[in-house]
Amino acid sequence: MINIKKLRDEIDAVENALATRGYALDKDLFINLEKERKVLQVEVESLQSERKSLSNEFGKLKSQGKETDELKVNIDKINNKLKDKDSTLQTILEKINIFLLDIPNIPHESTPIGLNQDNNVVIKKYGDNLSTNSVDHLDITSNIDTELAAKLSGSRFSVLKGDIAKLQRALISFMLDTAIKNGYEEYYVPFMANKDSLTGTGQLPKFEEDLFKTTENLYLIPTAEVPLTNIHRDSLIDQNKLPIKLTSHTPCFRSEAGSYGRDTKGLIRQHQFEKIELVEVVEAKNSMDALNGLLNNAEEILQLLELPYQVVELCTGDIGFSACKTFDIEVWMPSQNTYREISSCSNFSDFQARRANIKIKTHSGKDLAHTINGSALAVGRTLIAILENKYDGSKEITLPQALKPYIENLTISI
RNA sequence: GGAGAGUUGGCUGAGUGGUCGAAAGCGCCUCCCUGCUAAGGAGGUAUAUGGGUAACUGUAUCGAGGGUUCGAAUCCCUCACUCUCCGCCA
Repeated sequence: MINIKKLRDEIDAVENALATRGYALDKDLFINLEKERKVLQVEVESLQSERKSLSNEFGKLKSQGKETDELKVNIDKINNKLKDKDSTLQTILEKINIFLLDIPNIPHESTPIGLNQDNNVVIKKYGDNLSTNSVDHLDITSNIDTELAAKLSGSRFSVLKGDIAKLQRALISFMLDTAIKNGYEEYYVPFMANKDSLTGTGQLPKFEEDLFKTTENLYLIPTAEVPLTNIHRDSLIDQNKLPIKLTSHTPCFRSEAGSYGRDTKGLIRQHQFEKIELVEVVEAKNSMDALNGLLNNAEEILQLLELPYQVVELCTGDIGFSACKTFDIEVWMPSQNTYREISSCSNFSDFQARRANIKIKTHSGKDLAHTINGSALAVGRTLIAILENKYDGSKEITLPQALKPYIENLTISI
């Protein structure tokens, strides 16, 4: 949620900043709602004040055994007026709240301006041995079985078997251990989250259709960002406890509504996939440095896995709803002859902290925290990147040395 | 699933209809005292939001929502969550 004060004081600046990400702020709507709100709020509050003092008087008269009928008539009058005005005020406030929840974060000044992904900026390329293998992962191995998954569940699921299943397990352990080595504390968290949590991190109310809803109150998490960030929802964190660095491996569930026909083949886009997530809660002044650090931590995984990648600085039109700044890491995917997103590292500034009420206690007061997070990494995509980049036409693949502690044999059969 | 007890400020915890935004303690801040430390003393210290250039001041908030009442932390209803015991169970 953006700061309503900022919206009141600098609405033109906010409008312009949001326009760079393709969001048309309905300025007139807001200004009119605010105008109404102001008048009504003043009326309601002065009526409440009046009632309060008359009620006190009522109590005094009563205790002295004096006549209260006349006073009660007056109070009733006020109460009637109040009831009317207050319900109108509540309606206005609700409209303002809905309006605010719909507004995306304001892009950071360093985020390149541009309306879509064509304006993203590649800022780094790593690894120059770009494989030209054109065989895709489903053809490389029969141990990724999407047809079987279709029988069990439906489209956009997969079954992993044998060495491939082991490889996934090895990757998960490797990534978690790397995160721990980099100072993140490992968590095991629920894979279902409530509405408050999803509102806190920004998935709700706007993106409900992207989520799987299980019961009245629970949704399958689309990323571990949701539980990890919400660990600190509604809390006041001591400044000296910062930075807070958390990691978790979870499955992630996404409905992929609206992506019909995109990446239908293989492991690229699934309803369920494994991911290791890094989350940090930091002070405002440190959040950009923290984002860079987190990005380095994610890159390190790819380097250790000997995978070529590039880092892309997303432009204003391509960053996510809650983010003010995002770097994507894209891994070389030979069969597609292109780089594909394998991690997304974002700074959310105080956007999530305001929604989730995450504050920092400093010696001079309380400040909203900044939250950042990123994948390190999406496991399924990492797995297929290894397969496709290491494939040499034989029935075996030799895994990078970094995985040695995590799997009994670095040469696996496919 | 059954029975019961709870949910109050940064924390612990008092408060069963008005004088309660809320005792007390802890923590924190400022100052005093002491050669340093420890101990001690005085004062301050919730959040959100409105109005106002400001000084200042209004309102709301005691898990959430509704109700009773002139007036609700306090009484009633619904819901969520926590804890205890019983049952069941990986």
